Amino acid sequence: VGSIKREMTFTFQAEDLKRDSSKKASHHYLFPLAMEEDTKAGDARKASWVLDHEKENTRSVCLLEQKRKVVSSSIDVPPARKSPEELDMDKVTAAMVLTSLSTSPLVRSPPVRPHDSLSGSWKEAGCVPSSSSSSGYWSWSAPSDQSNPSTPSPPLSADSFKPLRSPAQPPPDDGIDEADAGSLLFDEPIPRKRKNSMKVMFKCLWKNCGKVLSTAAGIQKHIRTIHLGRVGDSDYSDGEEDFYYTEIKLNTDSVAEGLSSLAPGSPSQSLASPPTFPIPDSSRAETPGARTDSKLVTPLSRSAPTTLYLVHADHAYQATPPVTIPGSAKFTPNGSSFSISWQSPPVTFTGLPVSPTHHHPPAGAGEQRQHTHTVLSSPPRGAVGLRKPRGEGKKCRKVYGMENRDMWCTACRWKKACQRFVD
DNA sequence: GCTGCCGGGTA
DNA sequence: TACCCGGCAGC
Ligand SMILES: [Zn+2]
Repeated sequence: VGSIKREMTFTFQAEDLKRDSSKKASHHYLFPLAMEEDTKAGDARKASWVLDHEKENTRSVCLLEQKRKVVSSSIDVPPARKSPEELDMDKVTAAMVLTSLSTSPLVRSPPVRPHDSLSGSWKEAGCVPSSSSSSGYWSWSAPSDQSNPSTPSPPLSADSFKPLRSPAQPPPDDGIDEADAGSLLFDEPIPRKRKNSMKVMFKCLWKNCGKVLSTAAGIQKHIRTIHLGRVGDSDYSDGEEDFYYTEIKLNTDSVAEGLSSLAPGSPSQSLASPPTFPIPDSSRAETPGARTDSKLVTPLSRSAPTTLYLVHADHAYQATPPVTIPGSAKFTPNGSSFSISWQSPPVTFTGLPVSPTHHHPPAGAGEQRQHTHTVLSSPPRGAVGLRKPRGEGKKCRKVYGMENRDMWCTACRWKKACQRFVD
């Protein structure tokens, strides 16, 4: 926090932003690779940082991306000029806006760009999780962790489901607009592959300084003002300061760990979410949530599913075409058969109004019944008192009557659980 | 007694 | 696998 504060001080005490950021941005990252190699070879202090080759590559690409982003953002800079006072206010406003936005998933939305380049900092928000935005960043990037770690894009967007479709092709249209998807795909292939436990800081390489800031802009400003003595023109960057700082990676596993430990265990995440992702949990059994589930409720998850499948097999005829699923078609994230499956389990399972999370405690009678059934297999009807409480609605028999028996659903005709009028 | 449907039987 | 039905239990 301290470093951020300081950095923001540096950023916003700057005399002016009259020199537009496009100029600064345009040659701000002219030598990312050169600087990289330079600092790597030259500075012995760097040995203290754990930097393997791969990370270095990632970093370079990341820097390149920053550059590209900044350059592109400079194109969007509105041409309007303002008085210095207005600009000062703008800076403050921009700071607040950016601070708030940097914690939201929409941080990459286009309208932010001009301010982004205007303030000169936070531009790495899309590429590097800055410490100040960590909470927001982690919080919404965690759900998409199953499919791809550290996707810096909204959680439920197409990105999360991309692995489900053919990986070679970009999704045609998944609800986010085409251009955005394209820019996502094109702009950030590397960061999404990176482990999201890495946080990038920028360390001043000036002799006896070693100051560490969380943003490139901050460290540049630091170098410019402190070491290069460019006080009056603090915002102007000729790229020289690039040679005096380096990027370091900190492992913020603690954050990710906390989240990951929270995610599988918390009922709201892994247990209550099945309505949204019923299939991925069972089909993609390697998701951490599912695995933890099976680990936590071993007796149930080991027994119940088998029973479920037995029941299901027994009632396989219930999957007749004219099934009407009341009010379910809402959650078909990418057109797969999600909606059907989350209605079906309660039906084939017990016929109870059981919530789709079949190991949720309130699932009561049916659940227990399944349980006792499998555990005490010898007494066929051991727990008689635990019979399920009979469905509420009228079924085919009552609706059509005995005389219209041919209009019943097959299940009803066979005296099985009705599948047309599901409770 | 009607109804829903589980468990089990038959072809 | 498709179909049927005895019988239990909720209403
Ligand atoms: Zn029916």
